[in-house]
Amino acid sequence: MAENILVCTAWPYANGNLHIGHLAGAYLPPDIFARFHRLKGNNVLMVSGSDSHGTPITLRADAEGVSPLEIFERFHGQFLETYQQIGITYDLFTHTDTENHYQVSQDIFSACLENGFLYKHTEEQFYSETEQRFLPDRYIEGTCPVCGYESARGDQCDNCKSLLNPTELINPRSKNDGSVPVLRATEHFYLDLGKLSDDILAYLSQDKDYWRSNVINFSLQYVKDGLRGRAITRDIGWGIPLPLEGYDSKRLYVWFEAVIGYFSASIEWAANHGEPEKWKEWWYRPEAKTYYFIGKDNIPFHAVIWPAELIATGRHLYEDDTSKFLNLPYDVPANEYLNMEGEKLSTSRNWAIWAPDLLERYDPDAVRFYLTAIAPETRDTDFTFDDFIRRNNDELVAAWGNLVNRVLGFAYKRFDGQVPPIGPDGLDDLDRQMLSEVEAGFDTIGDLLAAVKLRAALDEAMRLARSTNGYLNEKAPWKAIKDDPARAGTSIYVTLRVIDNLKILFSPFLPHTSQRLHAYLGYEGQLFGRQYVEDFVETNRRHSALCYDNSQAIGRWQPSDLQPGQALRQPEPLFKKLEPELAEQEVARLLGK
RNA sequence: GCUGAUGUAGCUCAGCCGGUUAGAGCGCGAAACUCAUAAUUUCGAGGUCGGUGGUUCGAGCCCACCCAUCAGCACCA
Repeated sequence: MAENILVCTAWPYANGNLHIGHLAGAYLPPDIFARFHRLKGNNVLMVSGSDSHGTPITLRADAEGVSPLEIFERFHGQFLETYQQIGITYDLFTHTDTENHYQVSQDIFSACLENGFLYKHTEEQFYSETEQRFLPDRYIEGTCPVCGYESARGDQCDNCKSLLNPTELINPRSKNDGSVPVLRATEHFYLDLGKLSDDILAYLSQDKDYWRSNVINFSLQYVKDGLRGRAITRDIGWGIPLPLEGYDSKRLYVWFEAVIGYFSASIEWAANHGEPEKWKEWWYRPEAKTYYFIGKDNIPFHAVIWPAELIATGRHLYEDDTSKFLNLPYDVPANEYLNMEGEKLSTSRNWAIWAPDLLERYDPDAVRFYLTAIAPETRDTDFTFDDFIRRNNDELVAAWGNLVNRVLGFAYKRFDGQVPPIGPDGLDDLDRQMLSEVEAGFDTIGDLLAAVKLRAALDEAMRLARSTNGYLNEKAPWKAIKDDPARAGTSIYVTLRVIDNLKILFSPFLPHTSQRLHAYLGYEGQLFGRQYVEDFVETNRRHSALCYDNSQAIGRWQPSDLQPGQALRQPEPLFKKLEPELAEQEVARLLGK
């Protein structure tokens, strides 16, 4: 009955803080999705981790004169902090510098090799004799062959924007010390994507109607344009060694190894919980559904290359029964980009709102609400502080927050702090209609959430809140209480029960305030589970990871059964109004720094 | 440059396989109400659906070209 849902999210590069684009595009949506499925009683496993090996990390490490390890540990720790603040409930958020991940990645490499999907190829690359290492393209400078600009990078000329090969540069030199690099032959392993092309095309052509059109179209086009082998090793020191003799100076290239993290993190999670085979419920049961939440820049890696890697491993790794196959991605609900104040986010230009910064000044649910309302599900969208404050005040506070506040306040003051009973006349048509309308939300909103249409789901919940405000105005219990208190009590009972339903319907989006409402309504217990950071010790390494314990969670995706007489708690407003002047201050802060 | 996407009311966006007077939220105007964080509810005004041309009995939705914005084509994943 219960479904197995694997929720994967992009592995953030641990080379800088998270910004709102990361949250809106890749981290908040899966959390909403995961919370919903947990409320439904499904078996959710949500995993990800910090990508500790990418080029940007070594770049930053070189720039700061520290080790890559130091860089990624700093930001990994920051990620754990941010995810706890905003409430991204990973069952495991680990990183890629663990013994477990090394082992799994090497095993997949070996399996691909044994199955004949890797080949070796030698090419010439620039080598620095002074530094005794091969240089990445962007470490090489020279004169642009197109426009004559003297400081063109090896991959692109910043002056004329031409895309270049470093060997095309006139007078190439190392960016680090100005020395002249020499061409030297180097041998690398390639993943034979051409050989896998037919299988990938078959996978992408089968039952993908429910995929977002931009994702499936892009992926199909990507494959149809022709797949060529991609190098999966590099001449660097920071990364995962090859499981072969004689390749000590080479590492697995990060794009090959990072996506394996979904798989290795699932295995780590199972081991951490003392059930080392448990991960197979998501990876080997054909009916399990695996979702990958990513930004659009990552589509080829998740819809094409990761399936290719899984197919190339033979698809029955760590499993004796060779009739079983590792599940290929069920859905890749990639998001477009979130821009800010009309301009694309840019880390290098410091044009971004950093998550830790934002969460320092605003409540997590206000941020969650706005980022969901403008989630770039089908196209690029724009974050503005003006709009953030407006939607917070005119939508979240005005419609939902105010509804809760007016009815809880009225009930608390006028009905002795208790849920009033249904009057002797019972429920009338309007009462029943109101209740059935909101109860139907479990289906309509549930269907939208299951289809990863989060914005539409939130809109529908807001519509129900507005409808409830209309019901309350129609019933006007503040009038009725003067001449027919029992009827006023009935209306308040109905409204309390409606917001008890809305509490659950909103909870995947607004978990913190739903929890508070839960308490105001007089309930005990936690709707959701507990987040915590734990240190894990392997044979020679240790790492800290974010974990989640859902065992005490009592939230259920089902209609309220609120009982008359239940004692309420003194309510407080769920949300704060924000001063419109804040928008100018925030923009000034952005421009000033 | 090549490939792909997007351009719908003041703002942010929905519009499934082409079919009667193009929708929502917010904003704006009017009214009702006063329990509530001057919040709520109802009603209303607002758009030649980027431009030009075409296919069709009929196009926001199909085709061609143009304009604008964006993305991919990188040793960035």
